[in-house]
Amino acid sequence: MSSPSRPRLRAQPASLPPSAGPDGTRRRILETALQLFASRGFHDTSIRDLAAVLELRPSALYAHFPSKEHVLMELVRIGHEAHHELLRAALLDAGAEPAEQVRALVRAHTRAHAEHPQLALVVNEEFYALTPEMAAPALALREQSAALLMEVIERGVSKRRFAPPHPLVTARAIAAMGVRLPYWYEPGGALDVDTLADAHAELALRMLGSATSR
Amino acid sequence: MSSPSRPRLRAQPASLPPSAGPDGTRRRILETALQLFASRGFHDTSIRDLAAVLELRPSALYAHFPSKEHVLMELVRIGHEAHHELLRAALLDAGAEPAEQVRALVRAHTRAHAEHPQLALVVNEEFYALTPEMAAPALALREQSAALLMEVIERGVSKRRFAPPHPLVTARAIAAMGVRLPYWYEPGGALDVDTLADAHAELALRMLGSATSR
DNA sequence: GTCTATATGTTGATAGAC
DNA sequence: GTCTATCAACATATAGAC
Repeated sequence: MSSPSRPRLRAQPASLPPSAGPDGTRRRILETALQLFASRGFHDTSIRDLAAVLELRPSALYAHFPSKEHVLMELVRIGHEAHHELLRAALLDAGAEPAEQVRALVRAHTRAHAEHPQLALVVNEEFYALTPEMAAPALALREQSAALLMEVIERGVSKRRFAPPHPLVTARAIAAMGVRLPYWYEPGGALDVDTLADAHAELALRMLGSATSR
Repeated sequence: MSSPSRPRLRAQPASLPPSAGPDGTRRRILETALQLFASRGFHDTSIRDLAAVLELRPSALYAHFPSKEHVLMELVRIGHEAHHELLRAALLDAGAEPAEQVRALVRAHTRAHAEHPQLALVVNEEFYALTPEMAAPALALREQSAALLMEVIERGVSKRRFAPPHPLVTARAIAAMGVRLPYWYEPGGALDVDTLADAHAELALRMLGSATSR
């Protein structure tokens, strides 16, 4: 935390999904690290910064995590698993119609990024600070999540429900809407999460040229 | 450059627009810094790393830039100015029809991100490492570029050419397609830049519910 | 599990010779 | 404009007492 740089995200309490584990010092460390990594970045946040906010000595952190990188790895793991689980659950609820499946996936993707903006930022931007070994499980989940959308799109195309200009480019464009949310969307503002999720779902179906789009 | 982390972008020659200035050591520094900042991030690239690639001693860099942060500031400036100029030029060529204006803006936005992926990454992700004072000019340009698209969209809506579900959300979704490109698009691959730019323009017009979309 | 104290390396930047 | 040499601050992480 050398320089007084611009925070990427305004200071707001960083929320972790329940799957992050029970309350206690370990969870406090993860929540505080999430806040700092999202705001300043992994490499610009020192163990000392983290300890100072937690009102602990730096050495105390090593009773909970073997290294700073392991703290990031845990956040990246939690984020990827929660996201993937939300997508899978949404798809199970969606029925067999391709348009409904896309709507469900996009709504879940958008909700995840809008409701946990810090986690989304850290997962997407600080991911690259991990060694290949530490990033591998998250990378696998990431590819599975992307494949989920791609399969739904390709099924819709083969059933003549969708006619996107380019299926892969369209899939990336759909995913990008959610991934970019933490950079501009303000959770407490005029636009509520549900309206936003609906708008994204509608935009996705329009991109796909969905026959059942309004 | 402490840890052997995953590079964000495969090592490829980092291209800088001609507006970056004449050849010489100063330009070599900028090109090399662009490469390293894009691949490892600003905070994980040391003055020593930069000097080593340039085959210079660290102190030699201070004859060209007063600090590491000034090197980043210059890259951020170059990137924002080149991007904004491309958008302005594209809009001037586009005529008065809203759909053609959107198509021109999106094509230029996409080309800029696809043809200068490292610069796009550094401008978008490492921007936050700058102090507010050093980031201010770039931030102003960024807002002007966003306003350019927003105005074209709102003009199209008032002329009843466009009917987006939510103009601001749609504008952000359109911009996001380009901003996310460096993370997946491979310039030398099967998908050429022109086809990609066309696909993005088509997706943008579909999102807007453009009457003249194919 | 937290503390004090410290080991060991790296950081951005500067002084002054050529 | 580049070099050698160096400074002061900071980094991650560990040892060992309580």
